[in-house]
This record gives sequence, C-alpha cells and structure tokens, in this order.
Amino acid sequence: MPKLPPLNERAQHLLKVLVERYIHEGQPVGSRALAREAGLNLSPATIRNVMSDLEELGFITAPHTSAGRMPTVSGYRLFIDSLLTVKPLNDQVIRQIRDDLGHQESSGDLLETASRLLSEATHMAGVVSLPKRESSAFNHIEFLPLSEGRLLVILISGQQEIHNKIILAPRDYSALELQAAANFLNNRFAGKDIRRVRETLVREVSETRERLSQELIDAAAIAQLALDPQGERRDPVLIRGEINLMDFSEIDNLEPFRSLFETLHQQEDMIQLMDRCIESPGVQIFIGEESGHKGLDHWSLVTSAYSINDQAVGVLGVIGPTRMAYERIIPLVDLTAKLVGAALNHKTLPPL
Amino acid sequence: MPKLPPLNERAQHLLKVLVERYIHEGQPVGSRALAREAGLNLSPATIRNVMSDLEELGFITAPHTSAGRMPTVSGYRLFIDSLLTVKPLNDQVIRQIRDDLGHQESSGDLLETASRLLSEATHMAGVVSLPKRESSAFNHIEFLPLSEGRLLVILISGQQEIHNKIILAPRDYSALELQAAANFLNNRFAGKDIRRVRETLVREVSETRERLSQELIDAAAIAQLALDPQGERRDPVLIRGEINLMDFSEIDNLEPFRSLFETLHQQEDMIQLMDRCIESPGVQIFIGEESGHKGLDHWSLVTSAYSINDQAVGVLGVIGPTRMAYERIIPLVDLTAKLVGAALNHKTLPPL
DNA sequence: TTTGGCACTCTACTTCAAAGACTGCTAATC
DNA sequence: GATTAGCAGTCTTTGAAGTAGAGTGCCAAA
Repeated sequence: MPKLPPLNERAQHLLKVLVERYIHEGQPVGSRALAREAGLNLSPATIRNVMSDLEELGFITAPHTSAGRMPTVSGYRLFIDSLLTVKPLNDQVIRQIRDDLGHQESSGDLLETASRLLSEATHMAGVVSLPKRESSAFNHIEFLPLSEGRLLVILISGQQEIHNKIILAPRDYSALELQAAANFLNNRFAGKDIRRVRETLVREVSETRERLSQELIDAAAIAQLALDPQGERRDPVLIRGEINLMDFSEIDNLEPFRSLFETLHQQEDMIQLMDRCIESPGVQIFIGEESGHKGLDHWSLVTSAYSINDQAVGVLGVIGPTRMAYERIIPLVDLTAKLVGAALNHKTLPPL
Repeated sequence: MPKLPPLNERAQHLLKVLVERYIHEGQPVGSRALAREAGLNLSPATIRNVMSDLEELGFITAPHTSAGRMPTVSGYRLFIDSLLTVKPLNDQVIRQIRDDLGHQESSGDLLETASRLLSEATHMAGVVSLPKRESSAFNHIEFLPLSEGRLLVILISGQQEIHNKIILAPRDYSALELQAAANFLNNRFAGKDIRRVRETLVREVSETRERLSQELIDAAAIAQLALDPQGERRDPVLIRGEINLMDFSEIDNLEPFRSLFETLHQQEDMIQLMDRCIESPGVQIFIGEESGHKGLDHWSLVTSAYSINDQAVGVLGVIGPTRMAYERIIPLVDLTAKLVGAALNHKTLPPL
C-alpha cells in the first residue's frame, strides 16, 4: 500500500469547495466543476489526483465510477470542525426571533415558539427539549382536597410554569392541615431547586424525626409525594415543521421518511439524544449516522443548550438533511439558544 | 342518449362484490375476475354489460381503457349506505379496548388512549376531538394570587379535568376576598354547565346589581374573567399513528402524504371537520373529496360522536385510505365511541 | 508536479417489441 | 330480449438494445 499523502492546505481547500458545492447543488461534484470553482488554476486532471487522495482518506466517496464525489460523514465532520466559515446572521432574522420570543406569556409558549421559529427560519424541523421540572426553582405550592382521599397538588415553578398532579394522600387531611403544610413549604423553600427541596425534606425528616411536630411530619410526607418525580411524565420534545423535511426529496421513495418520522416520534429516543447535547457548551452537531439512531441516518441534528442562571437546562436545535447550509444554521441555532435563555431568565420571577 | 337501466338487484350485487374485491386487492377489477367472484354463473361478457351501466351511472370508473374498474366516491357511498354488511367485532379486540380505556386516570389520558387504540387496531390513524370545556360541568374553582395583580385560576370540571388559566385581576384582592369568591361560586354552581354558569352570572349581575353585596359583585366579576372562553386555546384534535398511513403507498410519490399531513396538522381545519360530525348520532363517514379538504382527497374519515349524559361532547374516529375495510372499521369506531362515553360518565364524579 | 489525451465505465434516456389484461362490439344462441 | 362466444383494438408493463453524456483512472509528456 502506498504511503498516503498528508492532508495539505490545497487538499483542504478543495474539500471545502467540494462540500460547499455539494451542499448547494445536491449533485456529486466532478473534477471539471471543482477545477472551475476552486479558483486555483489547476487542470481537472490534477484535481482528480487530489480527489483520489481524499477518497482514499475517507472524506469523499463516489456513488459509482462515472459520477463525481460527495462528502462522507468524516468529510462533513472535517468541514464543520475546521473548514467552515460561518455567515453572520441577517439583521431582520435576528429582530424577528427576538420579537417573537419576547411576546410569549409562559415558558411553555416560549419554547414552542422557539421550535416553530427554528423550523420556519430554516425550512427544516425545529426541536426543543423542555427543561426537567427537577431543575427549576420551587416557587409556590398549594393542595386541594379531591374526593376519595386524593389531593390535587398545584406547583408553580420558577418560570411561572404551573404543574398539576393528583396524589393519593396517606390519610385524610383537613383543609386546615393542608393549608398549614402548604404555608410551611412555601415559607421554608421558596426559590430553591425542586430537587434540592426534596432532598432536604428527606434528610431532615429522617435525621430529626423525634424533634419535629406532627404537623411538620405531615407536611413533609405530603410534599415528598407531591414532588416525587417517579411516574412524572417527562415533558416531551417539541418538534415543529417536520413536514418541511418532505421537501428534501432527492429520495423518491417513502421509506427514509417513514423511518425518520418513526424516530422523531419515539419520545424517549429523542429525549435521550437531546440530553446528550446538554453537557457541552456551544453548538453541537450530529451528522448522519453519528447520532446512532437508524432513522436519522441521512439527516443532521444541529443543537445548542439553553441556560437559566448559567445552568444548561434544555436543548434546542434543528433537524435537516446532512447537506444543509451549516454556515447559516449554526449561528442561527446558537443565537436562538441564547435568546431563549435570556427570555427565560427574564421570566424567572421572584417567589410570590 | 339511451335510457339508463335502473339499478336492479343484480347490478347492486355486482357493485358490492366489485367494491369488496377492490378494497381487498387494491387493483382495478376486471370482468373475468368479477364473473368468477360473484357466484352468479354469468359470463364475463354479461358482466361487462352491467359494468358498463354502472360506469354510466357514475358508480365505477376505469383508470384507462384496458384496465378493470374501481369504485368512485358515489360507488363507495352507495356501498356503505346500502350494500355493506358489517362484521361483528373480535371478542379479544373488544376486551382490549375496554380494558385499556378502563385503566386511565384522567379524561385526557382516556382520550389519548382512545386515539392510540383506534390507530393500533386499524393500522391507520386515530383521531379524537376533545370536548369543549364549555360543555362540561363546573365542579370546583380556586383562585391563587400571583405577583403583579395576576390571578391563577384553577378550575376543576366534571371529569376531574384540571384547567389552569392566568387572568389579570381588575383590582387587588386580598386572599380572604378570593377565598370568599371561590366559596360563593363553588356552593352556588357546582354541577352546572360551565356555559350556563357564565350566562347566569352575567344575567344576575346585570338584573339585580343594586341589591347585591359588593362581595358578590366582586366574585362575579372575577368569575366572568375566569370562565371567559375568549382567548381560550381550544383543545387540539389528538391524532395518533399518522405514520401508519405511509404504509398505504400504492402511491410512490410524496406529494399526497405531504398534503395529507399538512391538513392533519391544520388544527382549525380538523376541529371544524370533526365538529361537523357531532350533530348526527351514529357513525358518520366522509369519503375522499366529500370532506371538502384537499389533503384528504384520497382518504376517508370514519367517525362517531361520544357522549356524556346523553349529550354528544366530542368526536372520535379513524383516518385511512378510501379503500379501507369499512365492515370492520365502522363497528370498531362505533364501539370505541360508546366505551369512551361510558368511561367518561363513570369518571364524572359528583362535585367535591 | 502538473497536464493533455484517451480508453473505459456507468447512468439516464429513448426506442422498439412483445406480452398481458381488459374492453367494446357484433353476430349467433338461448 | 337477455346472454354469450369471439375477436379486434387499446393501453400498460416489462425488458432489451442502443446512444449520449458525464466522469474517472492511468499513462506518457511537459
């Protein structure tokens, strides 16, 4: 096997131009076209030699002998990681996103709007994972007795988001007792993380049980049930504009779409996928098979986490064909995440 | 123009067999096949004469000269209205639906389950329109002051369904005042229609304003805001299993699906369409273009209203290709609507 | 190292022919 | 008058064969 040449400046430039052109045209790029486009004053024959090397290295591939080349996943990866020059965003787009996000009442509406905006701005699909209830701030709690020993718990969390839950009370409580329990919790815990509140409750009760009044023990017992994340339906991933994806029909057959939509509707898979993006800061990209989900094979996911108080709580982004205009999409997703974070922070009102 | 023969017994029978076979095979039916299938001991030539008449009358049509015939919308219509023999439901299916519906906590879960069941049982898409909040019973109301003069309204309606709404209070109320208002409303109106409650409030206040205490006037004012359907987001139509529809790909091209999904996601269109089915009792069917929605052109909608206390409050059904197995689908939708109604009635608990 | 030239490969498109599935019509038959 | 056999004619589907076009790989020359 001959020694492979290193990926020099020229080869990188040619790869860049090839990927750009493929993204733009959607057709395999041949040596003649690339020679014309690259602006290097090289003959197609020379270009062919370089292309051959790039293919050997696994960055491009040809669908058949007499076709041009198109990027492989590694090719896209290299392109995105070190060749891409992002485009500044259009002012009008920025203004529109900022305005639309600014006019939303609840954080639920806000995130739904974000998903819609992402989809409209890109003509692809927008995705937004909602923050875990766990990580938002405890703001106010209220108990309402229903029939048959059940209690309606109304929990207001940091972003004025309202959660309802019905729990089975361990015993019958009077309205007064419930009021007292709610008061205790509201005074004691307002503003703290919901997860922290629960942990504190568990610890305190077990440590100092003997010294607590029956009243407090009751309050803690109800609160533990009320805040138990067990059986809590995790908020879904909001996907908007999936239908747009059907416009990218270089494919004439239904199967890819069927399997794409199947994956998108698999809430758990999507949640798990989005959660993988929450750890690293900045824009994250899964190209094609990188996501590990079969249905996403020919698609890319561009995401960024959004934060409340500098803590990443959720992820948003865009799904589209691998050959999307990354140089426009990346800054768009980045900006949207920042604006959503800003809007959420603004909405995080002090406790009642 | 020659006089058209009347649609005699034999022609009807042949139409019936033709439609059945077309639904089963998905291919235009020719005279030879029909002669074999019909069991009438007639030659293909005779059958051809009858088919020619049926075509003249608009019940069947041929995609091209040398193909068999397939039903037109009128053909399906006649078939469904007077030729169809429905099949009794499989016991196991009945049991499964009954069990699954029986295990749901809230009416929201119940209806979602219904949509899912319909889709799974038919391998098509299930649709369920949620009852208007308007028409359900007022059960319990509670007010919670938020910051900046806003009030959180918690309304529990007849089926233990919980509605949250934030309103802007006309002035600042104390916790006591709010409690009094809630008490008044709960004592006075529990069990009544929400619509009726609102109407009563409006009437009484305007009629007897002078004689009312300030307290009651306040209560009425808040309640009117709280129960105002204005700006209320109408509950969406629950569609499950749309992806199943992609399996019916006698079509190799994406466009029909694109336009179908677009229509399905057009919430307002769907709500309006479903509402048209709420008036008549029993199973209602829209075949192809009958629905008047372009995206549904090659699809049928089989629906039935479900009732609480003998009043139709919502509609559920199935969307699938025009050539679906109506004799199985119709009783299934019928049964599901009845079971959903029964489950809802069972859930409609007395006021707290 | 670069390039022109050339043989070769593979796809996409067109044309043509043949097979198959039906129909409509006509004339004979029941 | 209703039914039927027979037959010519129509239209789709399938496959084969041929052609044009795009692009490659390699070699020898610059």
